[in-house]
Amino acid sequence: MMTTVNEKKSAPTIRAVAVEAGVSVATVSAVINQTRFVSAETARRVNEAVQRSGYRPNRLARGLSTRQTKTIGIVMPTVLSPIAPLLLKSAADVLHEHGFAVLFSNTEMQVTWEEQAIELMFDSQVDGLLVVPAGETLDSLKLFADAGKPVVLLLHGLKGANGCDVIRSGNFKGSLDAVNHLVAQGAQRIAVLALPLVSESEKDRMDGFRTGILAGGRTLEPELIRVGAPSESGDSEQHGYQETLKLMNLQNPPDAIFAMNQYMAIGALSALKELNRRIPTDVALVGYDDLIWTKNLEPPMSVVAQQVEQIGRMGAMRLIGRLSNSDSCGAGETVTVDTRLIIRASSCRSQGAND
Amino acid sequence: MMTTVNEKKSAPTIRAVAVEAGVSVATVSAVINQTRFVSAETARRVNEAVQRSGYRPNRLARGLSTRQTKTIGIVMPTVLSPIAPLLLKSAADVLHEHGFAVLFSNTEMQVTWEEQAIELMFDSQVDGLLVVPAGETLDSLKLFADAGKPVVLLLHGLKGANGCDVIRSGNFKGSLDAVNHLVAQGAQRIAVLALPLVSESEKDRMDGFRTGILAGGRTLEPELIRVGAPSESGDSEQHGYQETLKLMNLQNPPDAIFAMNQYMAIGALSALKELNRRIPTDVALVGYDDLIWTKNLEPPMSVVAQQVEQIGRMGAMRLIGRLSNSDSCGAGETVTVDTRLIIRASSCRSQGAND
DNA sequence: TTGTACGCGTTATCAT
DNA sequence: ATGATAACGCGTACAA
Repeated sequence: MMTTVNEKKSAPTIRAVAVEAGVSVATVSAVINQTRFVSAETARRVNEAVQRSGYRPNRLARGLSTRQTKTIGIVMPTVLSPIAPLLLKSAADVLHEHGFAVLFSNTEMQVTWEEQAIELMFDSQVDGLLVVPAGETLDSLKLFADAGKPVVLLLHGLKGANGCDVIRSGNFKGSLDAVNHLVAQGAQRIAVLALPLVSESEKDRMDGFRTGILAGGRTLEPELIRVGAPSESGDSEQHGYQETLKLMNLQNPPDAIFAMNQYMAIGALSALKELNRRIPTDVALVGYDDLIWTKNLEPPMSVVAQQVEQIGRMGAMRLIGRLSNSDSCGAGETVTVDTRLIIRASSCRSQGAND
Repeated sequence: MMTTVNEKKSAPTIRAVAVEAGVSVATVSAVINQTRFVSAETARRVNEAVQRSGYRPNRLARGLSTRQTKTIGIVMPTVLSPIAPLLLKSAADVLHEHGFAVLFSNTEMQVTWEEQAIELMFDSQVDGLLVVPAGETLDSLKLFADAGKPVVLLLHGLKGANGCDVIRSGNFKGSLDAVNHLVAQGAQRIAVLALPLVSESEKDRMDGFRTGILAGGRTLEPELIRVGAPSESGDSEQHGYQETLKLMNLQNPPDAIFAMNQYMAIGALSALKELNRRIPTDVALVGYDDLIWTKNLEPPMSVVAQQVEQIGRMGAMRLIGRLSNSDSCGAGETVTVDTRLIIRASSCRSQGAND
């Protein structure tokens, strides 16, 4: 191999390739991007020069010139939640398959950071944005709206972000299904454990619960509805544990518990074990989100499973669609992806269960 | 507010700001980047123009000009592993705090994708790279070496990537600690469950196990060493389950099991429960990686905990250090972050445990 | 079929 | 203290 010795610095540019191949930069560009016809012989010479010099197009320069970077931003409040990694993976996979790079930002629930992260991505000229909103509003999205760049919201909607598409989870129906199932199993007093109802998702879940209770002919009893006080943002599992203890020590304890997130579920499990209450004999249990350990519990736990993977994929595809068809005109649509109720032994009065 | 109406398109450029402020672009740039002295009055006019027009510097253009993008790439084989999210978060947090954007790629174990992802990041002109290698070798890193751009490897080293820093976990000592602990608890026959020893980490863990066994005056018995055959890449938990069943049905079953990863641990737990073996009375158990559910088991499980967060932080800081001091000269250093042995009830012969 | 020259938005090097 | 203007690397009308 007689590779030209590139001692230490400066990558070859398109101009260098053009010189080496004895053609103009336009021709090299044409060969690389298949943007116009080039004679076979010329193309061969160009490709050879590209190989020899190890030339790689500079995406910055290309982006500056074409005004599109083939890069999209993904912003989420925390990658440590049980569903975030799968959401990130599924969206990123689709984007990579379509040749997009992914600019990522974990905003760790800090609203200020969230705004800054989005501004950073705007400044980086991303073609579009995938956001899991942490709050109710997001001013920096206006930058994208003004620039006519598409934004897809995942999981939650946002106040006054009308241009955006939203891919959300059917949380209302998810809770409803869970309650219906418990009712069908003969549960009379169904309790619910929740974190503070700050996000749309959590409110939806609670609404679904309420609706299900009434539809099932049960009554909404305040003592069975345990919502974490917004102040105690400490250990969520601890909260679930404490509340479960209180629940089971009621004069008239529940015969079923619906834990609206993984932390409540873990806390409830600890408390029930400590109290020697059997599941589902003494109390039935349904959790939220199908995590790796739920099916390995004794007994395996029934859960409302969000279709996280599908949500991530759909979000990415939607964004790509907006980008290619350039149909960023139509106002944003909202797509709801249904949850799946996975029934296991923890909620079945009679015998075993599926799965 | 008398904001100039920007109907639909084209963000304001530095030139527009210069015109609006009645100065040259050089002055605007100087004000924005604090790169040279500007009179208070002029600075005021410029800042005002920036505000009014909503000007935001284009990072692409800036990067093209300065030859550094304040962007670094993070590449990992899968974000779905138990430790990946924390690794990503801790590294990304440090980088964001220092004003870097993060280009992310999940390569899903596909070696081809891994190479492509790294090339993509190179083409995007990232200033440096943080990589969790999936295999033994990675050709595309040569691009960074040639360009004099720093690369930091996380968790595993790499054949022939001598220029890179490596932040690795003390897997050898981690296993050793676990075995020593089991020996101290009086375990006589210590079994080990492992996936195929493909990565450096897994080999180190096994070496640590062997060393600990011999140092503890026990003997290495082949029937107690269960390594998953590379072929059966199916359900890892299932493998741990099966092997545990076989182990406990030996004529002379083990009185302690060291599960070298979460899958083996879950499988072992299922099998032991099914066989009605009590932990730790009948058999002591130590797992690997401190996941959210390990301490909520009954009994809580002892584990060798990798300091994942610290590894991520150190990797990011190392990269930033190389970048600022431009001391990319010295050959790569390897830093080993010790694991912590978290002792819980699952491995304690006598009474309870800490934590 | 291919080449020339300008624009993309910044920074940096000269002048002044 | 500030202003022109040449890079930076690429795409692309327009010309040939």
